[in-house]
Amino acid sequence: MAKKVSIKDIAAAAGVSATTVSIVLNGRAREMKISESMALKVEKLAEKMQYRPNHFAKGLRTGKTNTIGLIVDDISNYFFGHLAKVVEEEADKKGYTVMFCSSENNEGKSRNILNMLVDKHMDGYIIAPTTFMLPELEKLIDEKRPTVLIDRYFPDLNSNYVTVDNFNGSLEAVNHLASKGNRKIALVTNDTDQLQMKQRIDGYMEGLKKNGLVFEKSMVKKIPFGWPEQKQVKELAQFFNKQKADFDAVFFTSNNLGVAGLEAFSNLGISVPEKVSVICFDDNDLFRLGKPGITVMSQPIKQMAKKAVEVLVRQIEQSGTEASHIILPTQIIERESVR
Amino acid sequence: MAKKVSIKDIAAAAGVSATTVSIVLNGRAREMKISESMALKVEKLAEKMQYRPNHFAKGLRTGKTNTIGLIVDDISNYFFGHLAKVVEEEADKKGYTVMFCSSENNEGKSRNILNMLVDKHMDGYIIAPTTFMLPELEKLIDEKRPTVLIDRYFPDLNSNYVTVDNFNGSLEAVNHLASKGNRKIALVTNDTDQLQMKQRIDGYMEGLKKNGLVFEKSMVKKIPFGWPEQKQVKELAQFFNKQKADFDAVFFTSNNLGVAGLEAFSNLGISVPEKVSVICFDDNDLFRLGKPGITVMSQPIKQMAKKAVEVLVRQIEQSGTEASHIILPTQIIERESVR
DNA sequence: AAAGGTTACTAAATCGTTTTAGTAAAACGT
DNA sequence: ACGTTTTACTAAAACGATTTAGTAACCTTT
Repeated sequence: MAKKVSIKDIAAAAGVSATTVSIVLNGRAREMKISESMALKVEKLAEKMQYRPNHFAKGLRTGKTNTIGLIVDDISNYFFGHLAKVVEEEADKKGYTVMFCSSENNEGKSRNILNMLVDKHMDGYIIAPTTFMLPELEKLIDEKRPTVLIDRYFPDLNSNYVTVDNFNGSLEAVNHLASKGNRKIALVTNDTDQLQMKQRIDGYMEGLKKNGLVFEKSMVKKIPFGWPEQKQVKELAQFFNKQKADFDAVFFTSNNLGVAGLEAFSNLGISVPEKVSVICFDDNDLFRLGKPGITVMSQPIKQMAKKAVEVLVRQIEQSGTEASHIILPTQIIERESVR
Repeated sequence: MAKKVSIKDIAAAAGVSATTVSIVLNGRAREMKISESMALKVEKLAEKMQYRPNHFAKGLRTGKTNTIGLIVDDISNYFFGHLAKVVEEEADKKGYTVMFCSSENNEGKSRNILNMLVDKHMDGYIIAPTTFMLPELEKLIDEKRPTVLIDRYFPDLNSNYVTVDNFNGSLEAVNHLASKGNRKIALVTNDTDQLQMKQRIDGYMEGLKKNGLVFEKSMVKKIPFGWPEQKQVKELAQFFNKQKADFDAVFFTSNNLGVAGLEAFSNLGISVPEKVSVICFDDNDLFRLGKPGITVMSQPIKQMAKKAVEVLVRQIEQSGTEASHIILPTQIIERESVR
């Protein structure tokens, strides 16, 4: 195995010092008064000898890795998968690679992951935070490491974030349901402290109020995060069964919940939209292409990811900018599930 | 910002040399005859001072990163997203993090990606290779870097790989269609040189033959890789329209193709399974939960990912093992799309 | 009590960069 | 013609770990 060529090898070949080579290869030849001819010679040689800088040595000196860490709940989820894709694309355009981890909404893993990424010296972090992460996150911000939260955030934490307007999105979803004459609107959400879910619930409540509907606790079902899909389906089937005929619409606050809900309806022989109207926060292939198409409050995933990378890279490359709080609008996509 | 504590700081605090600290923290105290009391003292101090080894320094000396690189076509794709999830889970269990890149089946990106990952010194690679990658891949294998190909491979390349039995899977899919009385079976596949697609096509041909059906070129539609979904839908709608009434079943060789095909059917008002029977290689949420449920030849995604990580880690940790060629069986899941 | 072995450590080299602090030689100003 | 700048470079330190090659001090053995 032909061993790797180092800066010293090039220096030797060019008959100069390592310093000169380093300067030239970092594009600082002009600035450092290296003669044009020498710069050219070194560049040619580096090319010819297939020089590739050693990432560790470089990192050890400079602390830079050109890598950003991405933490999401679950990469196989439609929302996060699509988010990750765009994050990677955008990061790539700007010369960064991305390392990803799934937190699985699990306490132990949440806390480890961040430390692991910090140990590996990411230049910056894009994080869909779990509540467990708060202490680590505070440390991160405190140490001024470039960070952007995505999908949700902590109001008390002075960090960058990009989310959607969850409150108004939910409010509009309920408005839509109500405008079609649905009076008994059930809510299926996750049992979590995460802000985005709270905001969606608040939007639902406000929506009821605005439309003169009364809130009933029995119309709300909270499913713990991270349950296997089939367990969710069972739980929901039970809930729907008990509430039989006592609700005419369901608002799901996330796309997995919606998927599980549809499966429950299907199992129970409850047809959408004849028996129940359905609206869901967050889109996916099943909602778009399934029969019937599910009306959704969609999130601008691409834009979120782009913004997140943009904000992050800005912070990495010119540290000391003010925290950006970006809240994007959601958009209703009407299909056939609301009657 | 409290600067990071290094091995030297601990050495100073413990009144010993850096060497001793390094030995202890690498768990070689016994082996290196460090006294029990000293080992304990150092460990306690490291804990108290919150020592975290510097990844660069460690890497510079040892070459290890505890990171594996994962290259897939597109992380937002159902198959690859789920694969990535399990890869990350399994890798995490064994103490590795994963860095992922999407090749986007694009020549330029394919070739860059691998070099970038190599530059960042991944300990190993799990790759769903594009044909463009062959030269880089050859170099990788040549340099004995731990590598596992996944989903597809190159017969002439002596590498580890884990795939499914694409040929027999397709053959069975066609058998299934034929057994239900379908005689005119169209094929929709990708226009690519990738082995797994070739094998699926071969399986289709063999299936026709075994069932006494004749192959007609006009029954095959090849869609170039990487087309945006809507373009695929249009192209397929055109194809189906031209072939109207001249086929009674369609076999899709991948899940995106199937999704696009269903959308095309829906646009054309062709109902499944009344007008056409459909079977698809590879499962997803839409097929499982949509109406009608789509009969699929499913791949054991979880198992593939687990095996890949297992083989890779084995190769990383005890190099010099023989190349593993793992071919897993597919399984038909009958739903409602075949009549 | 001399030779040899074991125990419990350490100094210094090393990995491949970047950066700091130079230094000869050439060019310039007066 | 002498001092000052500028040009075009270089030697050596530093980043933070691991590893090689020691070395005193103590313990055995004969």
